[in-house]
Amino acid sequence: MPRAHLTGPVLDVAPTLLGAVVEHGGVAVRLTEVEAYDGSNDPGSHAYRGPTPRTEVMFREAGHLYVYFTYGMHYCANVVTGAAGSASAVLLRAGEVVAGQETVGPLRPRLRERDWARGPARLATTLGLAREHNGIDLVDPASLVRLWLPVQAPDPARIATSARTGVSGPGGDHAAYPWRFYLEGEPSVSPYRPATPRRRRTP
DNA sequence: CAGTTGATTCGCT
DNA sequence: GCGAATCAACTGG
Repeated sequence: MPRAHLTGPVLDVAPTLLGAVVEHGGVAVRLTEVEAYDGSNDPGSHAYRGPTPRTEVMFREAGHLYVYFTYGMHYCANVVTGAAGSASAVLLRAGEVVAGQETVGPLRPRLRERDWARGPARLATTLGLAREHNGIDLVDPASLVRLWLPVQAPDPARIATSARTGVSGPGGDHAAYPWRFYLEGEPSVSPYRPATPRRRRTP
């Protein structure tokens, strides 16, 4: 995918990633659900409060992979978009495995195939993405992880939007913008869940 | 420096 | 439907 394709406003770029394919280690996932994060203006974004060692990658030019670790056990993957310094990114929320099924299947004995990349942490695990892939340039042909334009662009009428999933606070489901994009009718799209603040452990 | 929480998933009820 | 798992980043004192 050309870098220029990823360099516009994140709300414009995000829906164009639907149908795009991410590949690593012979496993490929066709994206069916993404979520936009607009670094500088977006309270829901990790980059909202400026660059830190963790979010430094988000401030690079479009086309870099931002992988973060959360809940003590999961990785989630984003594609950096926009101009360098804008810190916009698109969270890869779900997709359909289109290559490497023989690799993924044995690692996912309890899941149906449509669930292999259903949810951001599952998607990252299925693609074998972790800490060491943070900062990879998806546009560089020499990179281990690559991003391709859709083989066939999805029907625009099938692109649906909603509030973001699982984001709490002012960037959450009462945010003004529908920042989640998905392909209507795809079985791999993750079920929508509003943000649920966890209760503290009882002492 | 200690306390809290999270762009989640899984297993059990 | 609900709670546990599990730790790095961020927050505030």
